[in-house]
Amino acid sequence: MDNLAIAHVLNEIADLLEIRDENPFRIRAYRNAASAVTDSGERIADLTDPALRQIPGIGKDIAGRIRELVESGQCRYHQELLAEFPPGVLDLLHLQGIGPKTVALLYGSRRIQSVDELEQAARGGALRGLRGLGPKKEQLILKAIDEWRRHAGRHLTPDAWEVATGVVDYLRDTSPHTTFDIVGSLRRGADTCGDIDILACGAAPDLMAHFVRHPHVERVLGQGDTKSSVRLRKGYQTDLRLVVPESRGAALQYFTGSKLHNIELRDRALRRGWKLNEYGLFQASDGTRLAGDTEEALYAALDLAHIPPELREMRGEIDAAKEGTLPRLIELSDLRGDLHMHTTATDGRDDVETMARAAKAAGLSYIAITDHSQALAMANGLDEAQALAHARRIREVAAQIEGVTLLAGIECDIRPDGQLDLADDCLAQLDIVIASVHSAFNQSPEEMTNRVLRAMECRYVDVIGHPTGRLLLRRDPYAIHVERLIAAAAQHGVALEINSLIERRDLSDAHARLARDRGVKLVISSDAHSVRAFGGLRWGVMTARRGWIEAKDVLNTLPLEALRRGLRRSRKGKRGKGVKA
DNA sequence: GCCGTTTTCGGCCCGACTGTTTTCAGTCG
Ligand SMILES: Nc1nc2c(ncn2[C@H]2C[C@H](O)[C@@H](COP(=O)(O)OP(=O)(O)OP(=O)(O)O)O2)c(=O)[nH]1
Ligand SMILES: [Mg+2]
Ligand SMILES: [Mg+2]
Ligand SMILES: [Zn+2]
Repeated sequence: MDNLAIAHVLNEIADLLEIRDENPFRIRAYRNAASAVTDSGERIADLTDPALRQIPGIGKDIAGRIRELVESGQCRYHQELLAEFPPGVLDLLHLQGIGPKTVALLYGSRRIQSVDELEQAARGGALRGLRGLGPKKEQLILKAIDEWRRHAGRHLTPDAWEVATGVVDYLRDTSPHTTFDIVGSLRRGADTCGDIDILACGAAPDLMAHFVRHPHVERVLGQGDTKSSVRLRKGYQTDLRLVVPESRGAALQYFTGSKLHNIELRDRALRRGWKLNEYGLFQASDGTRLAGDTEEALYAALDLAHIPPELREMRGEIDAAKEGTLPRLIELSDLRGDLHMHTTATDGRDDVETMARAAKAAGLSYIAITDHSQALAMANGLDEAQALAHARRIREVAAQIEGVTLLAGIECDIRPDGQLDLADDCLAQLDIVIASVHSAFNQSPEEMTNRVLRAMECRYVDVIGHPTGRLLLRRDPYAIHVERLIAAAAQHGVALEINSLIERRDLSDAHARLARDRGVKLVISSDAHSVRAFGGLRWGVMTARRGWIEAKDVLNTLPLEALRRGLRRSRKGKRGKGVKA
């Protein structure tokens, strides 16, 4: 059972307890535990009971539930709750404006236990007479059902960024003296986001009216003087918050989140006799204002170093800020090269020279051209002879271009049995080899893990590409045991890739952090298939930052010669010396 | 249900907007 499956059960327990109107703090405890499980790079199912209880938010009871879940596939507590409420009622919670109280009422008084039944009831007037459900609410329910059917779920963060900047541009037009910031999970650089959050600071009396008239608005969810929400087309909910400039720091902090990070900061303020909200930090006794103009001052007032947004996930950042041990996070400008890209030789759109010039223009001083190998027939993958011919071509182009060095590489498929798709003597003649899985995704954890470990035995494999194969919002990672992969990578000196493609971001932030902690070097790559794609490195860097990664953890921050020395093929170790001719 | 430079018991973040509430509960951020 993987972490997400465990977290799912814990979240369902929380939802069911909430419908049953249980103690809100117990409910929160289950949600916190679910969040801790989701965020763990380690496989929770493999942890011993004491190790489990080490995780903040997991105590005696929940550790027991998790163990039961892992050992038997289910847990009685969860089953008992499900016996009380049919699983369909949980869907109702996802409707905008429907919460646990309403669900309890709907099920308790009308036995409504699915979205379809709710729709029928609302249409047929069967909700009339229920306390708190008037005609307006009835209409809202029908709208929410329609929207849920059309667009449920989250968005890739980079896609939402585009929409968000469009909205900000629109708002700026009429409020030139107001500052706008994109906040929430977007500012934290999360893989996916549930909505778009925008903070406005200034005196802008017409702002909200203007906001709800944005041409893409499908429905106004709420409109007040300081806060409004709309649904834009394609399911982009957008929240806008307005505060006076003096509160910008506190409002940025609040609206950037995460929620758990906010609660921790507010609790910290409380323990010191203060109160923290989106307007500032205040003395609890007399309301004296202590901070709030800037985020820096706010964190400082709480005796904390300023915490970069990407770290505000309650993954240890508060302690680190307290102790002054926050990492110096990698930045995009730290990257000197890009070690994964494709050209017209396989499935890329631009040729080697065009890619090289674009890379140079993007400020990179070296790149590796890594087209596909033969197994990827769909992408025109190269066999040994073609790969070597392509390498010669790359070196010819390299000789003609100044200011950027080209490495001749390959993204070599790892076949289902763990054999590499190209022979060793071919791989040996290249400058860099990425090995990746592109087939047979349904293998068991044992098969998949042994497959990749076997590929890593080859001394010419320098990097494992997109190590888990996940496609965000579309495909689960294949069943690879990431911690065994990390251990093997550490042993062989193989680097693990953080693939920057927005639907991959693979390794994930949590796994990248775990890999680094266990002595593995990382590579942040664009996997570019055209010249436009170098900009995507930004998202790989975001993932790295969320994983507490510093420049020194990443090979392609090194100057070229140091990078070459850092690649597995030239590292000295028990697997032998470099193999340069 | 979790947790502890204030605690092993007694706390647990704080505020905006909506609808039908006759004074505020529910939902959401
Ligand atoms: N103090 C406090 N702040 C909250 C709460 N809920 C949300 N916030 C703050 C922190 C969030 O990052 C921010 C935006 O809320 P969202 O619901 O949009 O969450 P966020 O953007 O983090 O994630 P998302 O990708 O939208 O699901 O508002 C809360 O219950 N308490
Ligand atoms: Mg959000
Ligand atoms: Mg939001
Ligand atoms: Zn690939």
